[in-house]
Amino acid sequence: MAARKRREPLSRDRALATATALVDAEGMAALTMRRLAADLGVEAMSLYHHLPGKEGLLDGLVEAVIAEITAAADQAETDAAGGDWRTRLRLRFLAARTVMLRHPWAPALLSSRPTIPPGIYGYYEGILATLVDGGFSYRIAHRALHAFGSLALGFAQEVFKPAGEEVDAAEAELAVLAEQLPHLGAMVAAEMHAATDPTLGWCDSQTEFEFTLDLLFDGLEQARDRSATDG
Amino acid sequence: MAARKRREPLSRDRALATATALVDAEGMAALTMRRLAADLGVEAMSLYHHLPGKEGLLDGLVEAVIAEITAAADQAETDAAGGDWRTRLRLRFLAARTVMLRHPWAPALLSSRPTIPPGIYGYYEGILATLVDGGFSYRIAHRALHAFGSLALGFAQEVFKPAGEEVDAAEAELAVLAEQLPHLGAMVAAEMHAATDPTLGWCDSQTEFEFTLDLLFDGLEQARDRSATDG
DNA sequence: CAGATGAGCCTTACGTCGTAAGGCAAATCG
DNA sequence: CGATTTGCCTTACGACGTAAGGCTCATCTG
Repeated sequence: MAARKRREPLSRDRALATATALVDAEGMAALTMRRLAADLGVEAMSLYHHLPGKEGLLDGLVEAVIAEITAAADQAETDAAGGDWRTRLRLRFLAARTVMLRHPWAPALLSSRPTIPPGIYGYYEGILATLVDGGFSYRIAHRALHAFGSLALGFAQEVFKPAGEEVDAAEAELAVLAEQLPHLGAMVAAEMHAATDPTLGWCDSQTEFEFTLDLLFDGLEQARDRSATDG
Repeated sequence: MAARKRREPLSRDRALATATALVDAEGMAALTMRRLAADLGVEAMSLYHHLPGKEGLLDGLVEAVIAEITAAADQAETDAAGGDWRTRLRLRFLAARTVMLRHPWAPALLSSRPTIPPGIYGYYEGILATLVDGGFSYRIAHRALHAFGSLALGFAQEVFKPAGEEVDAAEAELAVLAEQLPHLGAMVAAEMHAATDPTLGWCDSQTEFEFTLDLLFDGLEQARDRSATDG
């Protein structure tokens, strides 16, 4: 560690940076006021001079990832200037996804927050602009935002995602059930080899992510054209 | 309350039923070992004779909702016997949705569980059977399951859902931001009237749910037919 | 019938968490 | 120079989940 006068003074930014590092390394469960303070070389109550409390800390983490996502997505769209709406949105969402892969805790945190982080509006504005530019009415664009759901933020939010070691147990258990569940058994047998690349959660691979994205894009394109001829 | 010999003896089922009632009424945060025990007229530690702990209690709740969903969905599909795969899946998912509307805490609980509830396999088997019957290969059916995500369980899993009172504050805040976010402002203005029926979370209305469902169904139908002619 | 067995519930206690209240020392300002 | 503010610490409280063990019965055994 670098020599320091007395001690680097605490600050909201320094606390958030350390918190992010802690959570990246050890997961959300490790993020405790006392633990974060310890990592900062300070006592727990000192954090309250820079953060309004635990909830405020989580809000700060969320704010930070959203800023990271927005920056990455805006950059991606800038790089693709001139492309059609599909490829621009695609690049946006895939850029967001790379941020999520850096912060595996982010999906759960984002979807557990009781309040909407203000920064999210700016992000959605960019998506909306792309959609409107692509010829979508606000009505369909609105529905598109809902349809994208968490895909817009770069993660598929699989409902169930057993982690690492438990996968084996789950598979064994599934093998037992397979005879009572013929279709599931057959599907797993047919797709087993494809079980590579589990990036974010169970089977939430890049491939599935992009497949769903294209499904939605295709559908939206049709909805747009249909409403154009109808009305 | 009915007269009872001494006291109704505790049991796993009785504990789970009381826990469900408690959570339905006061939300997940109210579900505490001590509180649940109190509702059962018992001390906290007594629960441990029937449940392996807090996690086991949550597992039990999950097991219960999944059973409820499976029953509702199977019933719905039985009622629609003879229909095509789209309407049968639709009815399945909408039946699951009515269960979710009864238990607003279920989406968050389901997606926060660290392990896959075994009961879910039986539910997916039913969906798979419908897809296969509809002419889908296991490959596309697999992707379809991923694409449905939480829709299959009856909820859209909106990323952000401010509750009741906070909506007003959020709208006010959004009005302030609107000038910096022209598209968002315009969209909200255009869609404001449509902000009825917030059933599960923010804007996760029945309409949005079904719109997304049809988007995916359309896309899947194309994917199926395309792969049939290709290969 | 007496005594042993064990199920069902309770009491007490520990370690963890978030955080309220207030103290003390160094930096800043009049 | 003394007064005030700032930044951090100490202590303490009331939640939480749960480990360990005690008490009170119904039931079974001989």
